[in-house]
Amino acid sequence: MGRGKIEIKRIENTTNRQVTYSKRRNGIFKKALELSVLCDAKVSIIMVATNRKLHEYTSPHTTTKELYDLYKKASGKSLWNSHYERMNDNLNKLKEINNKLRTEIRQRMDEDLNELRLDELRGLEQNMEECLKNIRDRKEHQLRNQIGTSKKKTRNAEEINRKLIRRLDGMDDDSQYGLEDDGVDDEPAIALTNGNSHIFAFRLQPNQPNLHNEGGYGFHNLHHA
Amino acid sequence: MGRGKIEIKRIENTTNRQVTYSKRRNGIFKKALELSVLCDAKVSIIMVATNRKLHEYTSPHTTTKELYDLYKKASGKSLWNSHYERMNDNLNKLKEINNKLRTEIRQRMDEDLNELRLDELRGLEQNMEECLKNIRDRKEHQLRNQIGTSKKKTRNAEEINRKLIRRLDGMDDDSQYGLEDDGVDDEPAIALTNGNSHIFAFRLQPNQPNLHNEGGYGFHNLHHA
DNA sequence: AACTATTTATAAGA
DNA sequence: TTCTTATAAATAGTT
Repeated sequence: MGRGKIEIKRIENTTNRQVTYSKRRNGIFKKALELSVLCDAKVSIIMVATNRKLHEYTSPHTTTKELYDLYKKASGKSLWNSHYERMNDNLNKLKEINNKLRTEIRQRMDEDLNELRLDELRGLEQNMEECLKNIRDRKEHQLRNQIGTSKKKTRNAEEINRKLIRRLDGMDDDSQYGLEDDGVDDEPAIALTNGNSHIFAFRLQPNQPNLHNEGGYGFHNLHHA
Repeated sequence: MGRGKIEIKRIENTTNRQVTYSKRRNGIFKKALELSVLCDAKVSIIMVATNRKLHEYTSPHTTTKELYDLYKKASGKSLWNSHYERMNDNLNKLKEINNKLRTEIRQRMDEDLNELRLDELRGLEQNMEECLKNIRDRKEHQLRNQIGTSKKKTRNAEEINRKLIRRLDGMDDDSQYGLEDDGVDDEPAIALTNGNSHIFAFRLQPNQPNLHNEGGYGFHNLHHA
């Protein structure tokens, strides 16, 4: 329909193709509108030309989403089951799992015990006892560890103390700190590294670059290891 | 285009409307095909007429879903994306909650205790002790209940026993069972209902239709209640 | 579902 | 792009 008949095959001339695309697109959209009005139908059209531009037509009182939802329902999921549907499924599964987990926790903490039978209660009691034992074992283990770490630190501090005192003795006769003893007892050593380490910082760094870290944050680091 | 010009408004005659729908639908689908070939474009059309029947056209080498996905991407955000985003957020939140719940459970059951600090261990221990107490309370409560129910049943059985014996005394002098006493003691009464009830079944049923069930299956029932 | 008079869409040109 | 117009195509009403 035009000045001449054309073969229905790809138009090679780009400009020509684009013009035809534009004209025929409008033609189709117009026909879609007429159809929807004449026949009381809903129509949705999506077009993408090679230039990647997307064009859309939706008949009045309708949305593209609405029609595609209808389509999904009609075409029976299977193919469509991507993204959205899968997500929804996932969501529901997670919700279900969540509820089960919550129930389980509640049974261990609250008074949802009413729902349990005697044998279930017995099993739960036993299980809880085991867990409690685990927790206590672990607590004890940690306590031991802490004591061990403490002792180690003490020894370390004592060692440093001794070295420092030796150095102070050797190079500085004007001993303003009054630390004349060997530093063998525990208490002063701990006080020195924890409480007063900043006083020695500038002196220590060249020789003991890691001391500050080890002394101040050691335990914390161990925690994040 | 036809024998006469028509106004673009709903065709009231149903048959006419359906015929026109069919003709014009084909027309649009044909034009869509031509367009897709001529202009190397992708087209997707969905139509729903009032009769709820759905019709679809998709240009060659394309799927409806593909185009709709493109549309979703292009039309970006606004209507549909918010839904998707919200879903995604929900999904992630649920996953997070799920993981926390799992961790919590694991900490109560397994050996994930390594990750906990001493104070946390202390709190957990205390909490577990409380829970354990709850469970034990509940167990005790259930045991009490069961004992109570048992006693009640026993009393009931005794009562029935007594009545039966009284009736047997009154109407049957040829007492082949040698049950002459009042049936006041517990033991014989229980033995009668539990062990020998089938002997009396045909006699009992008219007056005591539930006795067999109560006597024979009562405890079992309670278990499944 | 076919037919066909007529309307409508559009190819090519400006 | 838009308009023009000759011509192809679609289709309303009819059979």
